[in-house]
Amino acid sequence: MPSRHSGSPREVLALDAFVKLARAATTVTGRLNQRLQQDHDLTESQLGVLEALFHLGPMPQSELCRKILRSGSNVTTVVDNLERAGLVRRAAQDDDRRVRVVQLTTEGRRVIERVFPLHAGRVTELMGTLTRDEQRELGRLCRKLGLATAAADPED
Amino acid sequence: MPSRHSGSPREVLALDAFVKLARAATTVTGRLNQRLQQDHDLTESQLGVLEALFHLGPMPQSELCRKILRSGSNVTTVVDNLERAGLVRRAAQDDDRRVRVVQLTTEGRRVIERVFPLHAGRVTELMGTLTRDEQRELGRLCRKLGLATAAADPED
DNA sequence: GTCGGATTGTTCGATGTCGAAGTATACTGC
DNA sequence: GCAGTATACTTCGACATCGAACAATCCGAC
Repeated sequence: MPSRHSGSPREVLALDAFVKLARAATTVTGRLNQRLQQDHDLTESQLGVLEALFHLGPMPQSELCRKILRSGSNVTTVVDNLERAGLVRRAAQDDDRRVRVVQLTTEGRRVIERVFPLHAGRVTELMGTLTRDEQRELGRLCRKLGLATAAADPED
Repeated sequence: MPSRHSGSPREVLALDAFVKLARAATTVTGRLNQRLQQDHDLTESQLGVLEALFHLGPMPQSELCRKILRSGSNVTTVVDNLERAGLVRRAAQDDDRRVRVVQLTTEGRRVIERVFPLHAGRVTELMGTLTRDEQRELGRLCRKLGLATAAADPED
């Protein structure tokens, strides 16, 4: 027989909220990824990199890591694939030869200029099931939660 | 130079809320996964499967798919790894020979009984940066968003 | 009964993701 | 200037994840 598992009301509430958060994020990003792949042959990570370069200009991979919240080895992989697709280029930085500055190619810029507005439109459409006040409140709660979590255990 | 990109206020609000949602989910699950791996040598997906079996009892992979919101091929992979680790077993179902019923082994039950309370405690701790009312509101907003998104485009 | 379509699961290839280990380069104290 | 440490990136191995293509089985129409 399946197992009983009550837990304190505090735990039940926290688990319930967490599960809903995780599922909402999975569902929404899942649907966005689907369209991204079908319509533009891009993954979410690739879009994230192109978007960062588009809005903030060329930057070293180490900075990309911080912007997209991914590990260094992951950024290497994603940039590899974007480079193979001809959408970005790695350039040397004279004053520090460890650094590889990632920049959009002409083709990359063309792609992100076309895709970003469409993507933003889809996000807006999906989030539109919440009122503006609800979107603001969701943003506030997520920001509070995310910041506190990132700040927790800086020593581990 | 980096590109200008205003967008309507409605778009800005939606994108902002979405980015915060995605980042909060990434940050929280990232920290949980870290502990899960270090302390119990389990991935998030593996925990999800063990948890479902623990709370709901043995079930076919098709049902597991629906519970954890992942593709069929993914469930095959995760169950493969859990089976290799000796935590679950695949059994035949007499009345339908296509089906593989997944069930916990004794060892699997032992593991999830030990890990689940610790995991629940960590979730509660992290979510504790929000008040109870905030957790309830976050849950409500995420549920509303998730359900509407899942319901959108059932035909595609 | 049999055939065609649906459902269940697996396999395959591509990508993402991490952490650990390795390489190259920069920096700091002395 | 040299040694030791820190930083930037790559490589490697493991797992997750998807969709497409495939195999086995079931089921419904006839």
